[in-house]
Amino acid sequence: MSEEPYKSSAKSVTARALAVLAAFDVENPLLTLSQLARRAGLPVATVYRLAGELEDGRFLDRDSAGRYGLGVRLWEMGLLTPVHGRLRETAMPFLLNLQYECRETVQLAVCDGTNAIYVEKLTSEVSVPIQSRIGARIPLHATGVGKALLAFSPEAFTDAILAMPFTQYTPETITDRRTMSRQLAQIRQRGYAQSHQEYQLGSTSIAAPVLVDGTVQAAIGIVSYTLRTDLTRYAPALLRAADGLARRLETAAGTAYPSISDRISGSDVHGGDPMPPQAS
Amino acid sequence: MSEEPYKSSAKSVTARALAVLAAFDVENPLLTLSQLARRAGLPVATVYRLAGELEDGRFLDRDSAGRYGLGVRLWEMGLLTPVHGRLRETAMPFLLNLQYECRETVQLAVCDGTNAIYVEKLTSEVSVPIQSRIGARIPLHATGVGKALLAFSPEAFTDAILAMPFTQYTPETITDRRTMSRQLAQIRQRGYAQSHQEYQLGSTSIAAPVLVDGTVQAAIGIVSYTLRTDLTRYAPALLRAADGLARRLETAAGTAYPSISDRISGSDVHGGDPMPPQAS
DNA sequence: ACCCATCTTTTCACTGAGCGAAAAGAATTT
DNA sequence: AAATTCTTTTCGCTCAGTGAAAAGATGGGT
Repeated sequence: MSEEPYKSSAKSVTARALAVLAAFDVENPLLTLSQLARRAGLPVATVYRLAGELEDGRFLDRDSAGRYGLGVRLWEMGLLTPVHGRLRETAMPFLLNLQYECRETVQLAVCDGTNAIYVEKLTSEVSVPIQSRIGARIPLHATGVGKALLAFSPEAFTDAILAMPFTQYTPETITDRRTMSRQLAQIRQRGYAQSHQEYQLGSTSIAAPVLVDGTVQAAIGIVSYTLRTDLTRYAPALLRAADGLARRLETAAGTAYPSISDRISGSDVHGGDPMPPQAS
Repeated sequence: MSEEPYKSSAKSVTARALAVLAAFDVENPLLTLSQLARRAGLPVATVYRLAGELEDGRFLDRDSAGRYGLGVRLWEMGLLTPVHGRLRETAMPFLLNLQYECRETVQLAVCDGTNAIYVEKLTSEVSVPIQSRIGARIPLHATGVGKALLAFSPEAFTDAILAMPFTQYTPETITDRRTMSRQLAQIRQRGYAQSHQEYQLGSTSIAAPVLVDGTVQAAIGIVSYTLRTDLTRYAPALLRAADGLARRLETAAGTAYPSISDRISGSDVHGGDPMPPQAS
């Protein structure tokens, strides 16, 4: 059918191999050889060979029908990544506790490039519609966790973000940088951020930064439906969780991991980044 | 012709690139270029180039010190993997609920090759020592989830596993295949498996299979310290969770993912990863 | 049953992409 | 300042990787 993503002008062998892996996304977790080839923008024979090798290393797995899917190995490696291996792992107990206390959706996010990424999201209700997947990139200016991250980022970074245009997601989205600037100051003062239907109509959130040695490493947030409860009553619990995590991370800092965002360069606001830019 | 001992230059470019990624593990999540080269068994210059490309695609990230670590991209891809994207995602609410009910450690595992893999593990207590990481490979014969998976696997598979020698982890580990065979029958009858200090002294577990259309897709388990409580009292809740998940998976089967284990071929008993059975 | 379309797998001769020794450049340590 | 260990760049040779094409599967429509 209509399959035609972006064309990866893969030139090196490695780039080609990576392009094959990059051909998968949320909507297409399983692909046949030819689909794969098409999406990767490479000749079938080439993909056949590459995919074969990737499969050997379990970077790709095939189902009974012969379709390809990203392999277990990839998943296992994801677990070794700083975001998971250090952050999520240590954060989990705190998140669970928090979720236990307030029984609302609890989330953990970090900053990467000019976006925030959901690292974890706990929703107990069996029936809630998938709001934002784990791994999803969300704007820094329109969500609780986003603003919490932004407010406590180094000034240079905050300024850089403020200098960019703010996409408007709902009528409530803050698009004026002066307003935003004022809000950030308020957030810094209060210690936590709030967001009311600024990203998605009908949902409110409250979020606090995880400050490790003075720098924001992540943000913890609680999300709920606008009318349900006043989330501010969870502020103490939220701050306790965030601080608890922060102290934990400080302790285990010996095994320091790289901080994800250092470069504003990489991914652009929102959406999927196929492959970051590259000079020659 | 005599060849140089361990000079494995019979590798394809792709294999080399993958070797670079594979150089990381739990103990070494961060490596300098030279360490990386050494661990991958490749010349520095080569790794330099490959790592450069991998970094461009964010398959590798570097920290401020220039050390390499597995990149965010890898993590994001792991999320698209069947184990996570389909299983973990749908299972999470059930696991959370279960954990909420019993306040014990709850885990989700699948079968891969001749091992089980922990896909998720929920521990609320902030201070528990790391027992088994998510992603860890554990034996099928010595744990609750393992036995639950084994008991409900196709006969051919069970037989194949029973034909292999059982590593003894504790004095309680079942090593005799007749005993095991009998237990498996019992498990099938009762609907859930139990394990008492068979893998790790001091901990008991109870586990139930997640049967989707008659085949085991996963197992949910509850683990606790031996003396704390009688876990069987959680059996109803456990079975409810397992069945609930199973039904959920059946519903969403439209977007069928490949079942992970099909081949016993792949990883050998206990896989290549060094795995401390008893944390020291 | 047939044909036609689309899929996967294998082959093979050509060639430029990737290799890695080596040297230059940084950054530490002695 | 010399020694050591790390990172980055260069460059000519060669063989690994390429992709068109053909052969082999598979499937589904009539």
